[in-house]
Amino acid sequence: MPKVSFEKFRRAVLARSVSKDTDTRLSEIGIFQHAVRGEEVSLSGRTDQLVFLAEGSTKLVASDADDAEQVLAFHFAGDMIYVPRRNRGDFRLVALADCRIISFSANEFLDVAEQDPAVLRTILTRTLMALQRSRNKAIRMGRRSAQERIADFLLAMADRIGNDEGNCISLRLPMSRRDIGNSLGLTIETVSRQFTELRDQQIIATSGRSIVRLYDLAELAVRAGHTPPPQSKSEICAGSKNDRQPLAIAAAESGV
Amino acid sequence: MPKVSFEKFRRAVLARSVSKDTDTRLSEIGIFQHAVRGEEVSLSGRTDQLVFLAEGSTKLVASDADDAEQVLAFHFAGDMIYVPRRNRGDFRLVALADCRIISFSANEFLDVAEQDPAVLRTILTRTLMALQRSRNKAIRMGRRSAQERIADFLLAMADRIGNDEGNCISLRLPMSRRDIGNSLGLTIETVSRQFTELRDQQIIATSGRSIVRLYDLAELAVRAGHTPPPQSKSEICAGSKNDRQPLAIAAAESGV
DNA sequence: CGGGTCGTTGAAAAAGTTCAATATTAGTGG
DNA sequence: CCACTAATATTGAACTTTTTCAACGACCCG
Repeated sequence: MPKVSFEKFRRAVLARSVSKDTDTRLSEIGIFQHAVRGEEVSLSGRTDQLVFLAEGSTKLVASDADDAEQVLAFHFAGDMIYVPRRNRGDFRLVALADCRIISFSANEFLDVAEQDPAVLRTILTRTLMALQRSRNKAIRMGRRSAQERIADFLLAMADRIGNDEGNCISLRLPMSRRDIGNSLGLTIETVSRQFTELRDQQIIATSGRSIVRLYDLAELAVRAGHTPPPQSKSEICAGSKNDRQPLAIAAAESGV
Repeated sequence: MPKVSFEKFRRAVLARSVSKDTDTRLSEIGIFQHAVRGEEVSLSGRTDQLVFLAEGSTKLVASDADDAEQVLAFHFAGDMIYVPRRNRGDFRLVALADCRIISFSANEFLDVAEQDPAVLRTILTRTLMALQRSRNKAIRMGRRSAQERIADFLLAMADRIGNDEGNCISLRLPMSRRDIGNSLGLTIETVSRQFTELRDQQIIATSGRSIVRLYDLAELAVRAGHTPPPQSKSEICAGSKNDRQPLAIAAAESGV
């Protein structure tokens, strides 16, 4: 049994728990798995699942009639992911890179957690963050223009997996242009054209398929439609630059 | 203190709790309020809030730069709504009809609930449902065509506030066309044109601004892009009509 | 180093938005 | 109870954006 995964899970989720019993029981009902890049994570579709992503990255997709799949969320190491059971719709969790995961039946997990309110509360807090993130995605998709959606997407990714390199923030995006399009409700061509446009304007740079460097976060925020209306009140200006920050930290923390 | 509201709250949220103490403490930290149609519900923006909607209906909006507001969710009596504190973005809860609500500081609420895991679990379950609903909204918005979004919206509303009238399902929509547009990322004109089209095809009928009757749910589901690809497997057909049902029930139950 | 996937670019078509005018509704006061 | 008014909804036409279809180019893996 992969101790490494559970150790990460312990630190991320059980931190507040005092009960050794909870620890033991969760390690017993958890199912430890690997998934290789591109492969669907095989989960029981019979019950709602709670999945801890110890390593790697995934996308949660809703497959629809036709061929179109909607990407609901991307996840990274340390996230907890709620995957509804089959009859609530056709949801699939797909590995974007090789993954190590621990999956639980949501009910079994909660039955254990109910004996240990601190754990229950941690899960609730993470779920609220997930809700927050899902709402932010809804905001992103509500934006009419492709430019706004892409800019906001890049900022959201910067919050989650960006590396500060001084003059820029660099990202290694594990998802394809198609995934980005399916996540944002755009076609792959439109995504590509928006990247090109941002690249031509030196706001971003790309290298290879997956590396993106963001050179002008402020300008990206403008493109994303953030930033309050140009200094409606002067005192607001000082704080406005950091408006995303609190959310950024929250977003970097957790999942479900 | 409006006992009626708290009685509803008790039935909806505290049902599983055995502790009289929890009941008392929550009634002490809860703030009972009214809000009249069109008015913003005044909440403390200093901390995350949990709001129980005892009566009426609301929209949660994210106000953006410019004038555009994105509607994140609509809520109805019995829902619990998570409203993030101010610095996580500019979220406002607005009454679509006269409302009675109980608002709590999320942290205070959870501190009490942590003593009573059954309540904590109820909140978590509702939050998971809210997440589910938010994801469904993301799916809805991912659909490219306006027709699909509108059809899916109508089905979602039917699930939540539809009255079965034998040959049709009737809805009294508390929100304006503008709200619908802001929720779906469409303009008011596009919403109107889609309604007109569905009306011309006898799939729906409208009377006044807010009454909508759905005469052909199956056809609406097709327009929404639901329904598995036409009988790929014959055995699927029997069950397919009810695919939405489980979710419908879940959706009608709860909020956050 | 070659082949297949993935990404980029172009031109035409489709869909949605915008702007502007008109119609309907619901609420108000006579 | 009706007429009036303001707000909301509908319709039309020009315009903009995105999608679609098709071809080409680049990247990565074996």
